[in-house]
Order: sequence, then C-alpha cells, then structure tokens
Amino acid sequence: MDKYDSLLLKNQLCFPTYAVANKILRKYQPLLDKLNLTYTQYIVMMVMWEKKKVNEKELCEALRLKTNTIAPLIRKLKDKGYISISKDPEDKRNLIILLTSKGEALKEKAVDVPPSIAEEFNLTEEEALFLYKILYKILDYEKEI
Amino acid sequence: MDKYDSLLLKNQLCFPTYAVANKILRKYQPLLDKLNLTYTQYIVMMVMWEKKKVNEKELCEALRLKTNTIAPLIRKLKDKGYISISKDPEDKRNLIILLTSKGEALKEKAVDVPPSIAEEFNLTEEEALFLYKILYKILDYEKEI
DNA sequence: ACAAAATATGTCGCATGCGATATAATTTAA
DNA sequence: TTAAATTATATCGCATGCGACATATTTTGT
Repeated sequence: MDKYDSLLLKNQLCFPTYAVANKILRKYQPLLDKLNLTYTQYIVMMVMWEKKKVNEKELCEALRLKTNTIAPLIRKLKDKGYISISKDPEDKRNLIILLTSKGEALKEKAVDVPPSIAEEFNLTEEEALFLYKILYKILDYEKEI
Repeated sequence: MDKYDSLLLKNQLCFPTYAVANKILRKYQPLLDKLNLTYTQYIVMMVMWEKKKVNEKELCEALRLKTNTIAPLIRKLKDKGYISISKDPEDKRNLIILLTSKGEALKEKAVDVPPSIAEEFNLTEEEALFLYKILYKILDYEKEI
C-alpha cells in the first residue's frame, strides 16, 4: 500500500459520486428542455407539486441547498408563472412560496419526464434500493463533534 | 400507486445522488482551500499525479467532463505552475499536458487531504464497497440503442 | 424597554459544467 | 488529389452552487 494510493481517482468515493451526478444531469437536461425547466428548477417544482406551499427555508432544507442558490431560482420560476412569492404577514422575514395553477398544470407534462435512473443505467432492483439507502444515510448523517 | 408518485423527491434516485455530490463538495472545499485548489482542479491534479503526462482528450475521459469545462481549468493550473501545456508536434491538434516539479511537490501536501468519505459519513466497509461498485456500474454503462 | 443575538433572506464574486458553435489540423473517400 | 468528413480543442452564454458578507425582522436577556 503506497502512501499515495489514496490519491488515485479509483480509490476515492468522492469522484464517482460527482461523476454520476453529472451524468444524471446530462441525462435529464434534454427531457427537461421540453418543459423549459433546468434541473434545479425541476426539483424545486417537485417540492412545490408535493407541498403546494412552503417558505424559502423549507425549500432549502428539502433540496439541501443554500439560500443564495435558491433565491435567484425561485425568482425565475416566479417569472415563468409557476409559483408566487410573498412576504408572510405573521413574520415578515419569511417568504411564502405558493404553487400557481399554471404550476399545477405543468405537473401533467412533467409526469413523462423522470426516467428511472435504475432502468436507464441498468441497475437491478436490489442495487437501486441499496444505492438509495446509502445515499440517504450520507445525506442525513451529521457528524458529531 | 398514484400516477404522480414518481414526481416525489423521495422516489427519485437522481435527487439524493445530486445532493450527496453537493454535500461531498462542501466537505472537501475547506480542506482544498489549504492547497489553493478547487475540487475540479484537485481531481485534475489527481490524474496528473498518476499519469504525469496526458492529452486533453484523455483528461476529459478520465474525469468524464467535456472540453469546455477542462480547457479553462488547465489554463488555471498552468498559471499556478502545476502543469505545462504544449502542442503535440506529431499531431498539432493534441495538447500535451505535463506535470511540473512544482505540481509533483504539491502531492506531498495533498496526501493529507482526501477524507475517507466512508469514514466521514459513517458508512460500513460493506456499504462503501457496494456504493463504489454501483456508481462505477452507472458511470461505465452505455445504453445500447 | 431596548441593546444584543438570532433568524430569514438577499447580493456579490468566483468557479464550474453544459450545449451550441467555431476553428485548426488530420484523415478519408470519390 | 483534393473536397468532405473527422478529430481535438476553444469560445460564448447561461444556470448553477458556494462562501463571504449585508440587510431586515424578530426574539432574547437583563
């Protein structure tokens, strides 16, 4: 075991994770082009289709993204008419984000979009399930200090 | 099974893959700051430490990235003095990218960098191996037409 | 009450990644 | 042989993601 072995791409989990994420994005983009959505806009819409109403903090938490990524994003979706944005009168720090009827209607077109990554990349049911479990284990893990 | 179930974040493999990749990047960045490298620059250097000499096409293939991502990147690494770039006299379309001695020296500092993602996120050995296998299965899979 | 801390969101600058397109060099095919 | 196809790389414009920092609002501590 060479002391530099950990510096080989093939010995690092970070690299295939990063490369697979890129590969999946490339797979989705042409499908999402038909909806005139980017991938990030698409996952925002997925949250909106599910929740109908959220504030920005909830959106950040659901998507594991920061406010400085989300803020410009929701403005674009508002411009497209899929969501509305307003201040919460109860607590004016909060943004209330609502799914519009136009946004709701987009859901019909979106049903065709999500390719099953498992099928797309020829994974077995077992592999897909295992992958799913491990990824969420990583996502939910908060290292104790 | 609702027809919209596939539009739930929790039913899609694409989302956790994307979110985990982001999470890993956030984990690496502060460590790489000490080397004054970005993550993408870091994985280029990993290839260079291993191969010493590549052309741009080989780099793109190793990192599964496109030339329009790699091109500006290698120019920055050249500016930092870690690699040299020249035309191949044999075939002037090719770029020859060489690790410099300064780049080689950086390897010493980089040995400390890679956190074991498995340890970092509390995965078992078995989980890490399985994850690794599935990710590379996806990366290497080319759908037949 | 009211200054200080906490919370939610926003702006800025940087570094990606990508598709579309362009350019230069080499290979191929009629 | 030489125009067309292929190959390798570069440029442009767009949409992220992020840390650092700023702003507005609410809560907290004394």
